[in-house]
Amino acid sequence: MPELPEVETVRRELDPRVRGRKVLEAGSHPSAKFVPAVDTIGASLTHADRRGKFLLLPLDDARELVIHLGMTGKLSFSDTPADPEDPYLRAWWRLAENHTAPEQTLRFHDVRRFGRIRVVPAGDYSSIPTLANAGPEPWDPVLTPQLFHSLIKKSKRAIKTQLLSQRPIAGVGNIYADEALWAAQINPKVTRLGLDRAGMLLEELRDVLEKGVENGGTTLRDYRNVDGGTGENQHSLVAYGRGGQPCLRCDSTLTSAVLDARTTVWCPNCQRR
DNA sequence: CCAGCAGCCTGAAAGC
DNA sequence: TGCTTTCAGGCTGCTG
Repeated sequence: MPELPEVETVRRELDPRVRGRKVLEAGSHPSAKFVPAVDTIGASLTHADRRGKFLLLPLDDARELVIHLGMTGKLSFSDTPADPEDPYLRAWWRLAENHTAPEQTLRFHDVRRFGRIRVVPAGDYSSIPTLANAGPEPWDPVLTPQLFHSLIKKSKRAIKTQLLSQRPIAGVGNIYADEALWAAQINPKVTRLGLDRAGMLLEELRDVLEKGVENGGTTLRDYRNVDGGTGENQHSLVAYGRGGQPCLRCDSTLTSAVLDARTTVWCPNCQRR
């Protein structure tokens, strides 16, 4: 489940490898989720950017290629053309050579087809609601504890639900939400947070996301970087996936329950309501 | 405008 | 052993 650290890892690898490369040819799976990939033919990629969990690849014609990896999306490069026999290949772009690489194919694999590809006018995300409504990036200096607190106050939903909505902050998914709530000792079902506790949560969110990026992302099963390698952050998880195991802070048994159709793990003792 | 929820997807793991 | 069910979950789009 690629979240900000995984998508950022991919972006960093992608950036030098897409700069200035023209799309010579492109193809896609027939699903409307992937067909827009071919709209890039003839345009050149300028660089790789990211907003929350969305990869943004600006084109040189005032448009942007937007890629969401969904649950199982993977991007990779190969020197050979796309293999039509590959059952999980959802889109591909034949890229012209640039000063660092020969002509290559950028491939988008996505077993479960939760991913999505769009081409939009540069900066116009009105057709992608989650992106259009996304809150600030975690390290955006405008994201003060006061702003974070006021964004949370706009909704009466559980804090975990709010984090997953992308509205108070962009890029947080199920893994890093549970990790940050554990670290901040905040119960995921809490619906109101004071300024101090909101500030603590923001600090822990930044911390777990930063460590996730440093570790090259979390690979539980599917996530791979552009070179096909795994991340290492799965070895640092203290809450996610540890339901029934002892809390590393107080030794109580971690609770696992479904909240908003997602498995949520927290400590019933040190993350009290 | 927001909350709530079905639906999208398929392989792996668990259950029978 | 082999078939069936459950599980993983980010986002969209519909309904109230």
